[in-house]
Amino acid sequence: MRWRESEGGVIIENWTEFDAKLTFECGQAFRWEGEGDRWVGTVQNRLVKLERIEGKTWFLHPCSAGEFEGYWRRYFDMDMDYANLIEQMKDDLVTCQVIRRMQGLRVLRQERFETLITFIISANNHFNRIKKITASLCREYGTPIPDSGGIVAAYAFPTSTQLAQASPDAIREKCGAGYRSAYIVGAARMVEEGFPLAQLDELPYDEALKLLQQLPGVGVKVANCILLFACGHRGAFPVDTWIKKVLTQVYGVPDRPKDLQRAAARFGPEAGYIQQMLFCYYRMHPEALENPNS
DNA sequence: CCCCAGGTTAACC
DNA sequence: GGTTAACCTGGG
Repeated sequence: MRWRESEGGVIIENWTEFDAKLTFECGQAFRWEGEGDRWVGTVQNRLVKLERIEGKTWFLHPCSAGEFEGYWRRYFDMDMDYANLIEQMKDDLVTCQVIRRMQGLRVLRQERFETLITFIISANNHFNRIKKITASLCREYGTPIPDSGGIVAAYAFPTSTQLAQASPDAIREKCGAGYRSAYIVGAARMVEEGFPLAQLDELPYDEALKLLQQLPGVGVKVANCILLFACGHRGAFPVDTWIKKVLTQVYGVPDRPKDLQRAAARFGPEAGYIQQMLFCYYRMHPEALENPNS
């Protein structure tokens, strides 16, 4: 991968291991829209576009060289060696097959507060409705983003201050977040009162996991999602309904919470990345659950 | 009408 | 300490 500044943006060349659709629609992010070669994301108080120029060359804009080095490089997880995942799992052919088929799926490093709230919303919910609730939450409580010449009105993700001041009933009515509304406000208030979101990256995994579960609406699964998608804990291993199916039906893991969580060990120090690929692959191809060797 | 969706919680044993 | 319903809401 090489990059250079150009006309208000950054051209990324030879970006191997990047598939926009897999990355933006695998269920880790809820604020990217688009298809094929043109995507628009609302990230960090601004609207950015990511467009494929050709092959493995992409144009990210608006974006300065400083912003690329200081933010986007990390956001897109560009320093991760994805090819090494296959090397690590070389003794497990079934897993290697899935990793190969999910080539280009990148684990994004997103904003901590946004990830906290969107994954509280994700509980017992569908991807499309999570997106819908998130969009209305931004529209109702987020700060408008001035979009130079665009037609779509965009909003920044609400800050903890903005959500802490909201009433759960209003969120329920305006955003359709249901019983999660009270969790959203409760978690935002704890962040306002000093919950150390920013320290989660540096804390040992076990401590960070325990700490996060003090927030309302955050259980083991959601806590692992936050650690994996926002805090750089690559071993964080969210166990959801799909991974449960995969582990029990494909890998023969006993259907008990402890056994399912411990199964992370078989996927190495970057188990979270492999979890995300398994999740995405089997959700796209549920029939493969019946024939693990196909 | 019932069931499920990238779960969490409170109440039980 | 593990197990069991209830839970907003929209779609199949």
